[in-house]
Amino acid sequence: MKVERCILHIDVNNAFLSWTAIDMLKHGSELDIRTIPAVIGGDETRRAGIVLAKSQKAKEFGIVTGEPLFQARKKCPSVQTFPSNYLLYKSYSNQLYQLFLEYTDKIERFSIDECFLDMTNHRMGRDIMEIAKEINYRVKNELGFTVNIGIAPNKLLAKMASDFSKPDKIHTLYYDEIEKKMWPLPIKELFMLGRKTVPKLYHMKIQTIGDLAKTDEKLLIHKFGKYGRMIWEYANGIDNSEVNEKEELPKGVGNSTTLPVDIADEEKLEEVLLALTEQVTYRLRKYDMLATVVNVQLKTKDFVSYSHQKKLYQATANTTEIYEVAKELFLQMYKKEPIRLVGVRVDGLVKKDEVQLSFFADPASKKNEKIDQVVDDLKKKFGYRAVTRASSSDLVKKAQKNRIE
DNA sequence: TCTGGGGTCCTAGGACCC
DNA sequence: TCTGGGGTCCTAGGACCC
Repeated sequence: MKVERCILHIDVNNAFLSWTAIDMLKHGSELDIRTIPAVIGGDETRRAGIVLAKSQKAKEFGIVTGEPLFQARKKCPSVQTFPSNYLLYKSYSNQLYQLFLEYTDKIERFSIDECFLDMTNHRMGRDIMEIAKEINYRVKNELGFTVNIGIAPNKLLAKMASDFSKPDKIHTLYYDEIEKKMWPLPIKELFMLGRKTVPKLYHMKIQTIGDLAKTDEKLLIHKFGKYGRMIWEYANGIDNSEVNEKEELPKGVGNSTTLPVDIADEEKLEEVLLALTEQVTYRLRKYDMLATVVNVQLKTKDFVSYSHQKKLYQATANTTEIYEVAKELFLQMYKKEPIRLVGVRVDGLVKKDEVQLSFFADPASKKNEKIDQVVDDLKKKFGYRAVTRASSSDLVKKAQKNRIE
């Protein structure tokens, strides 16, 4: 007989805002920004001014994640904005993970502020609700912020449960609760149903998760393929995926940046491309990995995106080699129009020591590798920005702040 | 003052081979 | 000489997530 699994999904409430708030308090601030209308936002001077996280008070004014800051200010003129701090968030995320390790080693880090815990064989005879309450209490007291916890027999249901009502809440979603707790919800609440599919389902007279659950599975597969099967299963609470505790290697690494102003100057754009390539390859080398695919993305002033990619003959992490390909791709597709965003990413990553080196390796690449290594060492010593070839490109300098790990 | 930046996975079409 | 079907690789784009 199969044992029913016991999964927790734990989600930090207003993570970025909470973490910035307690960091400010720690550094002597009198104000807890969780108690006022406040948001964590991007840099407006760089045209990246959107809401990344909001306080409960800001939410009450109708401010939503992802909207431009000026729009948030229209809703609430007194709203205060604070910059995000990736390194700080990473550190709180790690502290949270360490606390969870006291309960189980079967933990999947789903994002910087979310984890799945498989408690199936780690309950020590205790009631799961009692354990959840203890975790909730300990996070609040030891780390200073609140979490939502969902308890369910699989990951999908646990994730749905943790989302029910916030903040600082624990919800269960067992199979016999699906009909009452999940089916009445509008379809947009279902994990993996986004802004493109929801209108299509409305068109099919499917409005609630329950409607979707009761729709003929075959019809959904016919219309949406594999994805159709998945959303039907999700609506019915079916999810057999395991909590994956292994830290997975990245499959791709990319950096992109919205330019402070639209640029049509080819040379300037190439400068940006080089700066981005340097960041990407630097991160790639830190992983001890090589890339087999290079991808360049452009976004025009009208928000039209397009991209080109190219598979390489030989896997590499070398700045010069990858930049040459990136530049080639850029020149291939650039149509001389004003550009808003430039992105470089590498894909098809392989571990450096698992790669077969070509007999005919270009002797120049050995030399290039040496250069990379010297530059990387300097960066580690004196900070990322101490040494960059694209140093003349102020355009990306600001974007680099706080982002390089 | 319109609308970030980091990812993963899937699909569809063309090239090429047998 | 107008005709096929399967399989793989590559590329472009689009969906979703946080």
